[in-house]
Amino acid sequence: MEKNCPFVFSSLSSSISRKVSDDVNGDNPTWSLGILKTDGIVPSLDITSTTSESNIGGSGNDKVKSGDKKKVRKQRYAFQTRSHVDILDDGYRWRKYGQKAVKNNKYPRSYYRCTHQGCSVKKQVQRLCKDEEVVVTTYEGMHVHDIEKSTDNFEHILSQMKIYNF
DNA sequence: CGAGTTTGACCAGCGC
DNA sequence: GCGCTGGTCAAACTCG
Repeated sequence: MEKNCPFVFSSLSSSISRKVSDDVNGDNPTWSLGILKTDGIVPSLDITSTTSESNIGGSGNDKVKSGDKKKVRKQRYAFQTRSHVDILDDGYRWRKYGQKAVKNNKYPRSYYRCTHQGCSVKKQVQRLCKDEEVVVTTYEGMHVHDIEKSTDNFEHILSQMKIYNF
């Protein structure tokens, strides 16, 4: 599994292995979480009436420079979390670089990039319109550095993590 | 003042 | 070809 989710497990395996006993107080969200898909396509997500690839993964492909017609799809990993907050505090530092309204969804989709130099990991965060507590976080790429801060919050997430292996 | 956010513009892919 | 949509850029803005 780790090799399927290197973006998180490579750097957080230590967090997983650590004993997590902290309570989640009122300031912290309660997470219920699962990995939905590991190949960048999340067909089971019913975020909008549109389906599969054009949905959570967007067009799915990276921007291809002119002249290169080949679509190279990076692996993407979608998390479905149940939380009152949008931002999953995973210990990395993220810079928001865009936000778009999504068709058939009253909640916008936010785009984040890892701010670590040389790290091009991106993530998208979107809340379901059907269930306002459900937040879908889609990671793209792999971190090339260690986690920048370990958070009790995310450790709690990991402790509750349910992994759906597709 | 630096880091991060907001937001409108721009571009490319896709379906009709 | 055209319009729609997703994804990104970048300038302006905010905040600590």
